[in-house]
Amino acid sequence: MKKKTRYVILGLLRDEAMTGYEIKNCIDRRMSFFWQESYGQIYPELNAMQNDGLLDAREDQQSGNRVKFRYTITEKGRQVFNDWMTEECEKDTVRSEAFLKFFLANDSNQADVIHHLEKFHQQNRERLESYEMFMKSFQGLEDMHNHKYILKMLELGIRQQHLYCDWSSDYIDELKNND
Amino acid sequence: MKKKTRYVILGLLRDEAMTGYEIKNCIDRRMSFFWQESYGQIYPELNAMQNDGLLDAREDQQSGNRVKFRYTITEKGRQVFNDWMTEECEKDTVRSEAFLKFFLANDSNQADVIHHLEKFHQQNRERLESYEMFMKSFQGLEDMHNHKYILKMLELGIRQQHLYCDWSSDYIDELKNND
DNA sequence: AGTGGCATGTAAAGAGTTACATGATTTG
DNA sequence: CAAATCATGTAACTCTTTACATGCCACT
Repeated sequence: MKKKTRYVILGLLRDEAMTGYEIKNCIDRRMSFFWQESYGQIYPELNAMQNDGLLDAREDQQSGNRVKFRYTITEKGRQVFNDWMTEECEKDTVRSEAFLKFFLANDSNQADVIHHLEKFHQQNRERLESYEMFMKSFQGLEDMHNHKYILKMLELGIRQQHLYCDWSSDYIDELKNND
Repeated sequence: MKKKTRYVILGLLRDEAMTGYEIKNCIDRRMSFFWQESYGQIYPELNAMQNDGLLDAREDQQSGNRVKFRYTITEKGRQVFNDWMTEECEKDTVRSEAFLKFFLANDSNQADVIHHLEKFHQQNRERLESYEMFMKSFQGLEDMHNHKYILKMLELGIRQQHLYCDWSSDYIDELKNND
């Protein structure tokens, strides 16, 4: 898959100015079930995008010799984002080591499978809780309409987490009662 | 994520001897919702694994100067696979351009979102059908027990596809009735 | 005779992670 | 005052895809 780093950045900056660090954080906390980016992708890309005229950087001078950059999207940036929105989507890339193990297991691996299922269940419950918290943070806002699209994705994320939690806890029971 | 190519191969060869081409096909058809490998990973890895004593190659001489290799797992290969089964799982890596677009969209992208949702829905219905066919291919076999683990993953895959289909068709209706 | 699927492989390009380096600010 | 978090960046490495090259086999 071609790299999409710039579109994620552009998409987030449409709503509010952010630093590279905040962008990374936002992706990790809110989008982790379908996307990830590392600092090694984000920081060089921010500079390239500024060079291409897609972003403006507001330099927040902190005390000392360190600087902090808060980026704003330009008109050209909005254009590039909207062009990407119109393009066809490439095929997903997914790699889940847990699913791989669940699929390839046989009876000689039962104990390992149970262990991985328990870990899987716990991780998905945590993720579910964090999505539900994020969802609640929208409750009560009057401009719900502006967040319609995020809310819909969040709804899907929550339903997926429920599915994973239900499936794994049933599966654990089955394996444990089978002895 | 460290590359897992050898474990996928080992896992598949535990059940039956296969060619590199068949391995690739099997991953594409049955495991695509949580894993993918390319020929560029599989063929060099098969040679490395043979070198490491994890596989034996049976050379099917075809007429002409072309050969075809059917690989068998060795005892050492089974060991390496079982050791991997016991290890902790690394974090998933997922990238879905469609989800990214759904998440980052706003009203100015509504038409694009509907288009991508329709494509998304269609692709997921096709995938659902292929999983259901794969599932049916197990029905009637007496040794269902041997396929317990695959069946459980297939069940999850099918439920996930149902979720994606339901969610996207509801979403399309919502967006279309909102005008 | 042509198409599509079976079959193996490599080289180069591209994508992505990780470890490291640096230092400020906030919070307990 | 220590620890956590905010903050930016790069270089090296690893992983992965893609395009290309080759040729067989079955079917129409």
